[in-house]
Amino acid sequence: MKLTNSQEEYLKTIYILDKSNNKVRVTDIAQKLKITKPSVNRAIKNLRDLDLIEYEVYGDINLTYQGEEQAKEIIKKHDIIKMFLVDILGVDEKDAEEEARTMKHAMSPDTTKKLEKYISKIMDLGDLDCDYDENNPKCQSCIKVTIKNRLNHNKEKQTK
Amino acid sequence: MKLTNSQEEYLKTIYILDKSNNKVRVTDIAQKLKITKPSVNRAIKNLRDLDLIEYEVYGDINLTYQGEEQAKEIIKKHDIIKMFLVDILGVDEKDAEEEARTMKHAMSPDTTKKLEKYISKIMDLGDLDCDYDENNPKCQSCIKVTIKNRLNHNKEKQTK
DNA sequence: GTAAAATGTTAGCATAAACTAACAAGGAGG
DNA sequence: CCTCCTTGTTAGTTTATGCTAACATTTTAC
Repeated sequence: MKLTNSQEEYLKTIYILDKSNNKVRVTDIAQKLKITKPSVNRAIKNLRDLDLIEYEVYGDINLTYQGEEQAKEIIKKHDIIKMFLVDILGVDEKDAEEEARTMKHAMSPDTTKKLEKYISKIMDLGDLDCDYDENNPKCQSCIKVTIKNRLNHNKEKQTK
Repeated sequence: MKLTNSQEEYLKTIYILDKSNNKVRVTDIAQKLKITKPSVNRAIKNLRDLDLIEYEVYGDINLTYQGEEQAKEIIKKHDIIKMFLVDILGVDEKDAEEEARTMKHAMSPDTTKKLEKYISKIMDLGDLDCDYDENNPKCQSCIKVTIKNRLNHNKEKQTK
């Protein structure tokens, strides 16, 4: 059963709050997501009906097993996309955070896995030690050099 | 002014119908988007209010200048994302089409441009002619080889 | 232990975008 | 030229998700 983007955001937020603080409150969720408490109130009832959280009126909010599993999936997906945007495309951290938030909902688990594998290959610069010469015109156009330059460029921007 | 994902889909569809057939009708849009005519009816009034199409009751539907410009932007963005999914990640054509549809709405023009540039570098395999040896273990882990293998792999899948 | 502050809830409104049912307008064939 | 089929429209419902206003409960502080 596919969650909406909004539901994913709630679940993600509840998980994060749960792991950082000890209790998850309506107010905390509202602050984090920058929405009002009544909106959160309705959303958590909704998630409870889906057996993703346990909760009763004026009571504590806790993720169920499935809720936690889903939350972890969602967060992982988000992080993979954000990493691609920031570390490979060089998108600004803040923008990437926001874009990943919506993009993750559009991306299937299968595509996410493919992206993850792709990133891990591209990012694994430690393995990039074949005999190339940066001054050789042929190597200038090699993907390896291209990527290395891009990553350096991104680093420069980040330290600025 | 930022359009919703739904509005973008309407605009895209109208543009495509306009360029293929001669007339754009409510029924055609409905069929293409697999929604009902009343839904289309409301949507086109909405787009008219935004000055993206020209239209009057029982009349023809035509894109305004701005509408056409926006439609082109939307389609370009969609195609860039789809290309990344299909040609670089190896996602199935049909899945990519669907995922790109939603992802495009989440992606800023800036990020899209970055992705476009990235793709054009990665895809430009003609430039990949530095002196590497596929049997050399060092080169096995080179990004260039990785990508070449991936692209071959995708081609194989497509011809199957 | 109670009053005030913080927190949570309910009820009802708004918007976006889909839907069905029912009706209106236009065009094509006899 | 009128009937019937296609096409378009209107009205009203549904779902998702935000909001405000008002109220209830819980916690905190004295």
